[in-house]
Amino acid sequence: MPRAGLSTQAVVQAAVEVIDEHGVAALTLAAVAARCGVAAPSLYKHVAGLTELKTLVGVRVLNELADRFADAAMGRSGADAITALMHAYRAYVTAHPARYAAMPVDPLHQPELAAAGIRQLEVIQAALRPWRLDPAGQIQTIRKLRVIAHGFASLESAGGFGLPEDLDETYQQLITTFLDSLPAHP
Amino acid sequence: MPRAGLSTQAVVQAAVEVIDEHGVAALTLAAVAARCGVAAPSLYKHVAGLTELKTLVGVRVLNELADRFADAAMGRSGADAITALMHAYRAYVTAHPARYAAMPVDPLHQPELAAAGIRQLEVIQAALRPWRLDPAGQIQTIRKLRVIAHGFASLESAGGFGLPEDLDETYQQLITTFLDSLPAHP
DNA sequence: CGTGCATGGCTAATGGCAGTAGCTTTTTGG
DNA sequence: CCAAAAAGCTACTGCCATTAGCCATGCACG
Repeated sequence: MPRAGLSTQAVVQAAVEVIDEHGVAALTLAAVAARCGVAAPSLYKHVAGLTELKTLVGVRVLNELADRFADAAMGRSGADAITALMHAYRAYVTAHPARYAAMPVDPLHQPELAAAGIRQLEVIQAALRPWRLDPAGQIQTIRKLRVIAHGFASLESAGGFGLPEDLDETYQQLITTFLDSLPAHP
Repeated sequence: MPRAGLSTQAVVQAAVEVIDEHGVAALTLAAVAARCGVAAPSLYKHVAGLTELKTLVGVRVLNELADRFADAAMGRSGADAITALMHAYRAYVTAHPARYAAMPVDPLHQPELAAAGIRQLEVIQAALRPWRLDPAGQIQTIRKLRVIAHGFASLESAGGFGLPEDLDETYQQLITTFLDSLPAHP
């Protein structure tokens, strides 16, 4: 019996593939084990259980999105940067709709996820810097941005819009509305 | 062995209670049966299986929300009606956070849910009537309203906002921003 | 009043899944 | 070369959904 040469990250990778192919509800240790060519109990050598695996997938997804954010914001500022962030958000979700459903919405409440959540936050904060918002205003603004990006993304990825028609236009209008709601900046 | 006197609606009611108390992930035929004081297989006399039960719960939740919408919109019009709808949406979700997670986001794609989904839609359409939007504009507008209401509600009900502080203010700003994005109306 | 039959409940059994225990083989480090 | 950690495995338990088939209930009608 040769060794499969697994690792925690390899198991997480297999889990993400299962989610991409069959949806987040199909994430099961049995399915991951099958994909890894291993018996289910063997996974416990790399992962504490299904709960931990889900957390690790959450971390992975949060970080992937943070990477996209960082890419999108790079070399831009002001409204341009915000627009790029919003489009990066949507692009990630449309590229991996099922994966998005595995992203925890409350990362700051779980220590294992907090770091990845904060990475996203920092990119957004940086993009908002030109507006010189006071701390309370910054919180409000980030919340509103999240509401719009997450609201649109979760509806789109779940097929919540009746017709796919003109969705680009809808999203663009939302971004514009959000930007218009910000105070003028230098 | 006396009869429990169940019915499909009684089973759905028990399912909703299980969700309210233990979250949507705890919705299991075993839990519903226990709450009904019945063995699990007996539920199949009233419900085709777990999948159908979930659908029926979805219908129930969609209709409850549509009722709240109708109440809120009654006797109001224009921006006042929209504001009332948005607050009714949030009030329902904060009153029953777990139940909201059981509400399907794509009701129009499943025949069993479509009627309940359309009820909601019609109330929103009526509230938007004063703006005399063309059909395309109406679709865009309803989408944006949904994005904001659902985005906020799903984040709030899932604990997605770091601090509960000033959430009323955040939501009010979103409503105002949305209303400002509409063309002036008579 | 009885009786028959649809209804609503039950127990038993199957198959899928997570998770645990304990064994065997591989790999690695000294 | 050998010992021990690491990475597999099989066997087992317990929970859940679902199916099959049995039995009591209670209503509808003679």
